[in-house]
Amino acid sequence: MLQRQELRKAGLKVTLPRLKILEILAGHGQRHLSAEDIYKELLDTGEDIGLATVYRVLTQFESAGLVHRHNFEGGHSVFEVDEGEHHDHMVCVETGDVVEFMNEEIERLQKDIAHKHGYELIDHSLVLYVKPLKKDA
Amino acid sequence: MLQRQELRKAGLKVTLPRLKILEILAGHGQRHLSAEDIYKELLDTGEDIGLATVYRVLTQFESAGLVHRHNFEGGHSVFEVDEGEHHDHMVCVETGDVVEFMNEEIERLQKDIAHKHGYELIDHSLVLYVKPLKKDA
DNA sequence: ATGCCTGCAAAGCTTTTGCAGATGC
DNA sequence: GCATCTGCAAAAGCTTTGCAGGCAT
Repeated sequence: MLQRQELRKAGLKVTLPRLKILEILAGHGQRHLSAEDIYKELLDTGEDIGLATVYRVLTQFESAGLVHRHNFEGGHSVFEVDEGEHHDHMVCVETGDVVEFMNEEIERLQKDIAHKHGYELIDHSLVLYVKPLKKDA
Repeated sequence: MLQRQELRKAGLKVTLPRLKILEILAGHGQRHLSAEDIYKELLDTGEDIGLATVYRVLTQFESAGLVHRHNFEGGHSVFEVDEGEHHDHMVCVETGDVVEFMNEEIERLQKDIAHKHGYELIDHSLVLYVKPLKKDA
């Protein structure tokens, strides 16, 4: 179990709630989950873990750099395991599907633009809101 | 007063709270204000307008396309009058300053990327988090 | 006059926090 | 055994809503 090491490296004790939450985030078809999603999944699995703990653990994971928190439209955050490679997101407004993408040129342009305005780029958030292309009439 | 017409065109009655809020949004040094900011400004001006009304009016303005709502980091929304020209934002994490910018190439690339994934681009949100460039050592 | 607006207060939602007991090392 | 962690419940922060009176037209 590599996840135990990840936790230890982050200075966090290896506990059941943390392992379970990491497991759900890592091994889930949909990679972008809200705290509520994870909480429900835990209940389904028969785990007796409180919603407050889910939030607390996710916040710790975020500080440790294990997960990313995104604020898509909709009033709640979604979390995603950090697997090292940066990417941005596309959210389908009809299905809620989330697609990841990366574009070197956009990345470069962002850095240029920041510099041109006298700033250093620290982070960015790019979300495309899309809907399926109509193939027919 | 062109603002009266804008309100009427939006199907909203011309009322004092709406005019005042539009006025603050339009004629303010800082173009990006939270509901709370606007509320405080109203109090300072001696207007007796409730925070709930500020939120209600801003939401109506948003539906009418008069203002844009942004969700920068920090847990609260900020509002900005829509003056027709699209632009994205750069937020300085040290000073809180907000800089607007527009880059045709990024806009184009976004559309391309959406298409490439079988989607039509409806909207997007791009925020650069930056800090001032150090000129010295 | 009438229907849209507003203020107030109360509720809603996501997220955070305090505390006492439980658990990992 | 001791510090860290968890569950519960309560609180916090932003935003929305219900209702009764007020205002624009």
